[in-house]
Amino acid sequence: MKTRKKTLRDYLQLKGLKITNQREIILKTFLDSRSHCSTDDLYIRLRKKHPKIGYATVHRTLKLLVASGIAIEQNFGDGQARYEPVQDNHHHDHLICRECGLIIEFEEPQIEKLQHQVAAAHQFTIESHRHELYGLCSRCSHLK
Amino acid sequence: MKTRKKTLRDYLQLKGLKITNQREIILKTFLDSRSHCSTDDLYIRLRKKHPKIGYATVHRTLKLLVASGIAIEQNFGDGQARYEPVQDNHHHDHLICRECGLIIEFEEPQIEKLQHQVAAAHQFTIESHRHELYGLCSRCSHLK
DNA sequence: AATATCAATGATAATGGTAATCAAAGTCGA
DNA sequence: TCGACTTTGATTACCATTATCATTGATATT
Repeated sequence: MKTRKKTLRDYLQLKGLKITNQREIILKTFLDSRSHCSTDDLYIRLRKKHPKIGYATVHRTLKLLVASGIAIEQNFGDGQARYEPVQDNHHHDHLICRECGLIIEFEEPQIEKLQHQVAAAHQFTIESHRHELYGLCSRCSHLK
Repeated sequence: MKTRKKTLRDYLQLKGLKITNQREIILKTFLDSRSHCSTDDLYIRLRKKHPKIGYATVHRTLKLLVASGIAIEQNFGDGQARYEPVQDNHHHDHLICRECGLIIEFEEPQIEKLQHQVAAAHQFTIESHRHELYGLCSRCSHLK
């Protein structure tokens, strides 16, 4: 299986871009971090071992990871983009707790199927979708 | 049936807020506008007949309409909030064309039902949700 | 290995949507 | 009508994101 490091290198080469230490460090740190991290999250984490890497580079590299198909960008309405590694053949959507911020992933093939039926009925070609359920997680709803 | 003007008045009274001309004008103009309008859209529209109303007031009043249950806020990923009147017992989601910006509404009770099953499986209490399908509308996919 | 070319970096400033501030004006109960 | 309190509108502040630009770095060519 092709590593994601290789995927990034191939993408950079294809586009005539350069393989740099920063890009590889950011990729590695991104993959090691918990999912759904924001640019800030990643920047703060990187700063511990690599204080020379600038915020702008982290931001640009995250966009690059999205462009190369390694990551996807999410937005859960708190005003900052979040990124997560793409898992092949493992699409999922999210339950988001408004109280504690907990993010639970879910998969529901039947919903996906119905989505395609809806799109077909409108002669609409789906490129991507987002489906998020907001509310209270089990713990927070008991605390109320 | 209670008009939305009455709904707003009741809400304001309940909260100890004031009924003002601006708020009623903004409500009326909002309801008369095409759906899914942004703060800018509404401000520009208002300026024609009511050039004295400030941007901040439009912004604040839209938030107020959301708080009073008259409108809901949507965000389709273009970096600006959009608002639409709540239609009782008529929840819907959206198909959004990335090319021309067309927004199509859809309803799919089966999806709603499956959502609730997913939430229940995680002991999660749904307060709201968003479900958007992004891609190309019929016209734009033919033009490509 | 040295060089030339072009992209990347990092610090900083610009941008754009949203929200806070505050003096002046308006609302509404007493 | 008066007074307490809210709203308004202009402006500024905020914050995430994006652009700018001089310097540094990567890579192909010699």
